[in-house]
Amino acid sequence: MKIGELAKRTEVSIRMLRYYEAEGLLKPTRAANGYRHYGQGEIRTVERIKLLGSAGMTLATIKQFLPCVRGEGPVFEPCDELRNVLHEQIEFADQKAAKLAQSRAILESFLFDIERQ
Amino acid sequence: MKIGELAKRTEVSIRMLRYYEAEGLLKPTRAANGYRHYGQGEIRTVERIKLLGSAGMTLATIKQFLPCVRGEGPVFEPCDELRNVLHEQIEFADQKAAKLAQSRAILESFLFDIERQ
DNA sequence: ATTGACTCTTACAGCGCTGTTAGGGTTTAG
DNA sequence: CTAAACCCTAACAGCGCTGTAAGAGTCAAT
Repeated sequence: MKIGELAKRTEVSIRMLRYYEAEGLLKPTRAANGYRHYGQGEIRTVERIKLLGSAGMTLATIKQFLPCVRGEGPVFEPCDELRNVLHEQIEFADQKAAKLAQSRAILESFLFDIERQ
Repeated sequence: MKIGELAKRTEVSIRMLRYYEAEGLLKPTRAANGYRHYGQGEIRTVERIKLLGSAGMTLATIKQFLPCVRGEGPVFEPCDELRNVLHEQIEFADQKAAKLAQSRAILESFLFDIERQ
């Protein structure tokens, strides 16, 4: 599919799809006319990028482990390091979740203070 | 206390403390020499700002309800709207938490994929 | 063949946050 | 008195993300 369609399906702007590519997260093929061409799998990839990104992960970070799981054949890569990165990121996510919970609690205490009077 | 001390106590850079002020989140008094002067309460305020900020809240957003809870006397302000903002933000935090959880799950699935082989 | 929708590249610009630098005053301790 | 440490303002700069515009080629339908 062409970029416009992928954009519609994933609700990610064309601008950003091209940006993902520039950052090495997508590698669409090119038609003779220069148009980008995406396969079905890219939808899933983009969804994942969206999700990880919405959790505050940077594209550079996402890129680190995306190739390992994009289904590009067996991984002989530095997967020991990848494991580490993943562990790091998971822990990071946990920290973020903790902060978020505290934050939410503060908001609620604010609400409580306001509400009672 | 002066800005340097507040910075040390809260672990927020002097730069950022001044920025908070520029954005209307802090209102230190000024000594005759122009030095900013902070009271004890500011520590707590800054901690809250830190926490809310670390949860992805923008300073402009935080500012919306901070005055209402900074202990600046009774609140006759548009607190109905504040209530709404708070509810919005809480819901927002919940959404973020959900995303974060999904994100974490993805990371773990990646880890799982790598680990088994 | 023309038109409208789509695509391409390049580049500028903005947001929110943060560090750094420049240039200058103030305070404190030796 | 001097030097170190601290404070002030103002401004530039970068990061990561995102929109928008300019200028040009491509495609599909009429």
